[in-house]
Amino acid sequence: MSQHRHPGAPGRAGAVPALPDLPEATVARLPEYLRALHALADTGHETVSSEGLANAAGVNSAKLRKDLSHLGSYGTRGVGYDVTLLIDQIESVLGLTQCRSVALVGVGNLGHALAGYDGFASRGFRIAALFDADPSRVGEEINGLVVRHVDELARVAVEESISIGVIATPAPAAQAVADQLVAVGVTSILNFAPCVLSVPEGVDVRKVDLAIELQILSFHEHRKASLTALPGGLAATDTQEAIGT
Amino acid sequence: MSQHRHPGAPGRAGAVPALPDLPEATVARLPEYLRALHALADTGHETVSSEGLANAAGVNSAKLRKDLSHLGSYGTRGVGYDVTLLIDQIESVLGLTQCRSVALVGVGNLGHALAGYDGFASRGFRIAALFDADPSRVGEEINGLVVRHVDELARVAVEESISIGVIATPAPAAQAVADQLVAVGVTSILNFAPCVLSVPEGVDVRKVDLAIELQILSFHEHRKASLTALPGGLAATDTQEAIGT
DNA sequence: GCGTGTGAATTAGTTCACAGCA
DNA sequence: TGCTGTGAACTAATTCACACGC
Repeated sequence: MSQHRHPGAPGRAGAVPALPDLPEATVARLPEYLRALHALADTGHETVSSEGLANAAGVNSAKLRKDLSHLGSYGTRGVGYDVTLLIDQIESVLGLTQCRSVALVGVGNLGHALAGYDGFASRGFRIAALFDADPSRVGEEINGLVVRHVDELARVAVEESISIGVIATPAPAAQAVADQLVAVGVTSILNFAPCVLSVPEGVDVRKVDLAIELQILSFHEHRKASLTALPGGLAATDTQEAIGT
Repeated sequence: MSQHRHPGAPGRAGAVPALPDLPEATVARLPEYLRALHALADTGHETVSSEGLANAAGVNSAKLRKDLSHLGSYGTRGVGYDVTLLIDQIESVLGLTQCRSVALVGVGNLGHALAGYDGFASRGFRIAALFDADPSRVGEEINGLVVRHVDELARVAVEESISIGVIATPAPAAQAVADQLVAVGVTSILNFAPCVLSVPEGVDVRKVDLAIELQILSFHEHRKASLTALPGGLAATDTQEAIGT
């Protein structure tokens, strides 16, 4: 879907929607808005106000409006945003108008779950291949896909025109896998292994570390406990607001 | 471990290490430093320079020094940081000196993987109870723990003195689970369900949405593609640096 | 001399508040 | 009148660059 040509974007108009170089923080929130918009569309809403959408997405309305303004947005003053139009806009900016193929390396505990996770397919990502280094895992079928040996990565990645690599191996194996992915031309990696990856310029790495999230919560738990226990004055109600991602 | 009393912290010294109210961005990086430090300790290093630790943690050294300075750190000029001392410091600040008990609600695809994830136990978290709403799942044993019905949450949470709740249910069930956790007194929640939770003040929520990470990568993929394809001049090598978390 | 710790400068992100359009 | 879009003000985070102690 979508072939929007909107005015005001810098540079000469081309076949591509002309990406306006969004702030990173905005990019990170667009998927959130998208989810909220889909929910609104499913419940029959045709338009939303910035206030309404902001609530659904868990941000404040000023931030939302500023974010949308960055993509040269199409709201109507006094009315709000057209839900389906905005969905198309955001999907177009995020590059979700084409289905992207994902290669998942490491089908251990976590990888197994990721391979079966519905949330990917339902949002435009296709898990196209599974890999593992452990021969005893090769051949196993998960969710209709056969696990292949990681040595086949190069060949399969090309065949399936892999766009994003997901690493769910143990930490010691992660760097080697990343190197292989990069060698095959993958320029976006999602890393679940608890380690730092070094990759050449032009390759984007995002990291998800489950234990780190818990440790951050632990800090806040700890702080709350020491606030209520120790010092003069402050009651339990005085603590901080819920934090975002 | 650890009962450090360091000077310079504001307020009157008490039994608690006196939390110096760190910037949120710093808190989010401390676990990263901790992991790097443990790796260094395992390989026999006794001290690190800010440069060395920064490399291991994937940040630049100025940022690292500023972060550590916030916790009134103990480096030695001309030498560096004592690895084990710094580990104790950071663990103390993050509240990891006590093992925290985690309740996991929702043992579907993802929950199952989380229940078996080693990374939690190895970093001071104990999964103390598993819950699900589906009766056919209740009674199942995962990793030595029996899945209980979510109705038992209140009783078990108290028994096990749950400190953090992890929600791995489908999105429609998440809010109700969060409400139950809050009702039981849980003030830290890690949410894997793709939805916004509303919780009272004083409760911290962190969210992990796997599909969102992919969508962010998709954006960068899309941008890189449109840069190399379209406009005059810029070659493929000119694209952006790898991004952090 | 080396490397930490930190003020000062810069940049990024958020919030405010209101002009302007439907 | 209601709500978007946005400059301007503010806050948070990062980076610079160097004084100071070992």
